[in-house]
Amino acid sequence: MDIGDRIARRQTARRGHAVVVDRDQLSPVVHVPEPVGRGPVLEELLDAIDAVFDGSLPPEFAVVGPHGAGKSAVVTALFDALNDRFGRANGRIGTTTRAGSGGAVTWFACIDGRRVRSPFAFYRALLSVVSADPVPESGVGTDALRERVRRRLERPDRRVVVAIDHHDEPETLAYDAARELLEPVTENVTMAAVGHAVPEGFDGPTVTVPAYRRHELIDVVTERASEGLAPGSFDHESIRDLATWADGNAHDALAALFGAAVLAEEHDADRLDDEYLVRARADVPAEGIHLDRTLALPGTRQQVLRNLLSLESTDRPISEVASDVAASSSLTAGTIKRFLYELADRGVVERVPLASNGSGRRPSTVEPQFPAISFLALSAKTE
DNA sequence: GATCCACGGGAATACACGGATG
DNA sequence: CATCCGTGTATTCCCGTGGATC
Repeated sequence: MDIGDRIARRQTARRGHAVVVDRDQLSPVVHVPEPVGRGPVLEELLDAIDAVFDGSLPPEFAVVGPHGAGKSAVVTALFDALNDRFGRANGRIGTTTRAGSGGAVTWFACIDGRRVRSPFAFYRALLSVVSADPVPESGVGTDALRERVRRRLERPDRRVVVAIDHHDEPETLAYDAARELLEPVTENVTMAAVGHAVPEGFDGPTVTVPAYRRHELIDVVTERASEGLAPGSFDHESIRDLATWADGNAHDALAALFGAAVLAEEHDADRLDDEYLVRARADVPAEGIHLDRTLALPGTRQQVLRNLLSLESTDRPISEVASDVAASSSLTAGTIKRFLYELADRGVVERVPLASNGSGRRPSTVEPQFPAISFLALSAKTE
């Protein structure tokens, strides 16, 4: 962010009495380029890819850690920085490399398994990293796309490190599936697995990203709050409480902070009062899923979730809930019912059994398993 | 015209319960 | 008493269709 941006932010903040000056800084789904407090992990990752500095490919490796520990944040930040240095992505001449004097290139692609679920999408994501040309969205066959990637990586001095992020979540691109997709494309490739656990049978080097310790998480949240909120609109005691409550989970802490900011904004408040923090905290389910998983869903599913959240009471059978949602939607009740079952299957909502209503199989209802306030604020924007 | 992918309807299957049957 | 059966409901699964893109 340059000085002009900073000044503009303050100006905006002073015009109304806006609490939020930069939403992206607060958003739990936006990674910052310089992750706070993950120095040791960065060093370990640099060790894992050390061979790159000698101009060769590092061995396959894995990154594991609990929910909200910042795995994705640190890997994407590192890969972005490495790409600037070793990959001439998008035709830009990167800063000179120590090893790459002969024109050798190493690209670093971090594939988001939540958003890349088909072979077509996989090759598309990969191509957008290793090629400057525009990548087609459809209308071209998967075979053609794979061939383009293959030709691009044909030369022995072109290498690529491909990280599969979220490879072990429900409905995401599995690690083995990604390996099979890469096989016909190139041999100059190193894969890396980023997830909660190492893939089945994996025995390579593994970097563990531990949950944030309390003071580290305080730093993370304070940093975000300072960048994203108006000066003097929050107190540090609240931030410390928030970090303690989140118990090392940065996602939960940031989701609550963001939710509180959204509430304060809605009420035209000029401070992040405790009232908002308490409500926002209650809005983050204890064993919930990452907000980004809901935002990676197709538009219609997000629409259904938004409508679902606007219903007064949800402790009714799924079929009734589906009819209500259908009333304010262009989709039919049958389709919405199916969506709700799908979402329950992925853990986005949870099925809760209801009392039997006479004869037949017992009905169940659904409860959201994600931070609703943050979801509504972020999902609406993308439509 | 070819291609991918999301949509949407509905068929097929699973389950819960009460009552009939051996 | 244990098991089977019928009925009504919940849940899962499949596949043709059409929009968007090249």
